[in-house]
Amino acid sequence: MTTEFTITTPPDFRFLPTVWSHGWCYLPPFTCSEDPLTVGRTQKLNDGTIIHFHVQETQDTGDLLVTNRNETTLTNKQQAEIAMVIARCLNFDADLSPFYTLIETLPTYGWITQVGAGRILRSPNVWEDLAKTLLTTNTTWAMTIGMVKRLVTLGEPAPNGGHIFPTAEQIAAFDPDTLNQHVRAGYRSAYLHQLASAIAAGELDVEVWRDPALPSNEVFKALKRLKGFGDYAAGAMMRLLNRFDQLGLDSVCRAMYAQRYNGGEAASDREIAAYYEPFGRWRGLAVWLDVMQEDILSG
DNA sequence: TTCCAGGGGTAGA
DNA sequence: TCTACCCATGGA
Repeated sequence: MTTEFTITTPPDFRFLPTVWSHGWCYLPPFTCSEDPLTVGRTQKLNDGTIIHFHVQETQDTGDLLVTNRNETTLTNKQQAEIAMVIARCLNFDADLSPFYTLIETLPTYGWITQVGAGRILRSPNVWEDLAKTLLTTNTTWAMTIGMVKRLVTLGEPAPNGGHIFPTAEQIAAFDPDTLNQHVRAGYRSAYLHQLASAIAAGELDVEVWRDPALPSNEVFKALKRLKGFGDYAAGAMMRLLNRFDQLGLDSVCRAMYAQRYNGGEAASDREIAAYYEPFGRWRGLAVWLDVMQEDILSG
């Protein structure tokens, strides 16, 4: 049995650049396929139902079509909850208008406004984004995918295969060595276990970091206090929290800057920071869109 | 064996 | 706050 329903998107929302804003769509419990571009996700609803839904853009209106194949038809309440999850993942709430106004004065960045880039795909909860970000540190993207896939097998299974993302409580319940045997995250496993334990014990409230009323410098400091989160990982997490005043430089950013802005020569982080200074509190978004430009435009 | 990846931690200045 | 140095894993 198939349930279909549509979601109205914000006027400045664009599906493709949001889905391809970074590699998150390739990390389970997200799924991603092309022609037509479709993002899926395995998710547990508040009533305990575990489903896998798909989202794609409607041709005419730019709204989103949500599809779920299940044994029973989704109730209105379930559909409303899924719509909220999608709105959160696709970052409907982001207000990018000040950023778009800023880059109007910068000719080479006109593509961003033209395609409506700037929203970044994220997980429904901060814990999942933290865990995934930790697994991007000091490793290749291919290995990140492998680690996340193995981590997700520890989550509750879905009826049609796949798993939901494991809760912090589930991860905390492992002893660190056993966790590492499953995830094969090496030294990161201890950091992951420590993070999960702090959240599960109620010592750490990471969801509050989404609150715009909380100053970004305080959020960044809190992120940096987490084991395994240095300037890169904390800065990358800031982007996922719609906070862009940190650059979050990694080897991909540095390679992009060298190739595009420095004649192929490596530049110091200080030089890179100086280049992005005119973007002010949007600098973290500017550097990341520079990295993703080709992927987004070729999509 | 060596190097590297979407680096991080720590000591010392 | 900044730098130098050492640390970790797994794959090529």
